[in-house]
Amino acid sequence: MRSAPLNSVDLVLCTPHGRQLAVLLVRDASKRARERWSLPWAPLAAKQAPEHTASGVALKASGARASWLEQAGAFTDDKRHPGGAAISVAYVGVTPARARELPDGAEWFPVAKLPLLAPRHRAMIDAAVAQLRERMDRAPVAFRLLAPMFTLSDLQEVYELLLGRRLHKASFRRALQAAFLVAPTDEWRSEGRGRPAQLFRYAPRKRRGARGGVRFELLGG
Amino acid sequence: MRSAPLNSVDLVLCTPHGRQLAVLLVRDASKRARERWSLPWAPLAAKQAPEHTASGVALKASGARASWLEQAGAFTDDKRHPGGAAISVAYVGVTPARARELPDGAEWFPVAKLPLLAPRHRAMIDAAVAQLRERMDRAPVAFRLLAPMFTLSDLQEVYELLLGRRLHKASFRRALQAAFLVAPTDEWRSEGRGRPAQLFRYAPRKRRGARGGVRFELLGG
DNA sequence: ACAATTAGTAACCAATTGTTACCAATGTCA
DNA sequence: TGACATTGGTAACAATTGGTTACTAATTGT
Repeated sequence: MRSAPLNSVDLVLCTPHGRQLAVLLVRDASKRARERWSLPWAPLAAKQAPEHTASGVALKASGARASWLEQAGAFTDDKRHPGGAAISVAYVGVTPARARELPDGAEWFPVAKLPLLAPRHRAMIDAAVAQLRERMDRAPVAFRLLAPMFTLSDLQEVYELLLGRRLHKASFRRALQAAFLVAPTDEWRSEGRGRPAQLFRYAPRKRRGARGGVRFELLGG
Repeated sequence: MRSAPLNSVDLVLCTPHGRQLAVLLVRDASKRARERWSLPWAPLAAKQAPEHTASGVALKASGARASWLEQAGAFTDDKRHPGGAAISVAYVGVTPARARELPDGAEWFPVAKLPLLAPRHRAMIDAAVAQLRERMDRAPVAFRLLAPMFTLSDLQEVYELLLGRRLHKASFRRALQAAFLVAPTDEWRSEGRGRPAQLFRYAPRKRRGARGGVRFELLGG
């Protein structure tokens, strides 16, 4: 019987943490001094769809279902995996910020302040965060980072966090209005100071088929 | 000695073919009646970066280097691989349309008229084409589908092919001008009828840092 | 009551994009 | 040779979108 699995499914689970994006890491008891943290992972089961495995890893490591999950690629190069896997299939997931406690040994780390990790896990996190940023205008990533009910300021904060730059309130809301993505609810939330904010939910409606010309967003290279 | 490799690298190589995108398939001699075509692939070598393997597959199957190559994900589900691989890492590549002959047993197929393929290969092609469309505004995919020198009408045709819709000539060129992505050359090409067109080359210059607000391009779901 | 703070919107102006229309250079065909 | 069909290329105007300023609203703290 082998002790090291051949292939693995590794998960980069993200959540908003203050004004930063945070990643879930688990304490890795089997490791020596240096690398005490790692991404949650599981051996790849041949008989199970890898998304299903990733989904299970998310549940076990964070205590809740991931609200969005997508493959982020295969990592097979020389960078070694903590469990000795040959091929590691990485998944990106998101989950709303919660007050609830995490399972033992798991902790959120802001992406800017990660501890020392196995090189393969570093590469996965970089790829996962990049993929989140690219996917946000195709998939409802931003909405899945929030609870089902949210204020427009919450939503704007998530967009700013993912885009890495500030947005103008009026422009943001005008664009959101035009996109028919959210619906107001009857509820309001008071954060202490300031006027209470109305709560919205994600409720995408119609859609005028992909308008606009080309955007040459390409940098050099 | 095992006859079937455990893991594979599979390549979806694309090129413009008339007004359609075409994919390179190779005749699979080892197969029985039904599935006579497959994507070019190779076993995954543990000691070699998988991109390198993919690059070699492109060279062997098409007779030329791929001008752009990127991983398109890992495919591991129940859909079986022609070579019996457990995990298949798919790569998308592009190459300019050429008059030159293909190596024996290889052929371009328009994506709309594919022959019967292994389910895993169908899934890879779908993912690869989708990825091409998504990447084109981040990576110079469109330019790599063209020869080093091209007319602006050629370029527009590639954009239309990838976007799946017609673009306005004047708007397209104005946007292109503003993006500083191409430089004119001294050469001109005459296609027979009509005024000769000036040839351009891809020469990305400066870049004003990511302007603009948010675009909620999100559909339903 | 009033300052401070956060939510939300109107309205103006600048920039971008869609469109129409035109001129230029070539091959075709009477 | 001289329309004219065909493709390349651009100017200029109209419509739309996006950035910004500035305002009003509703709440807490002093």
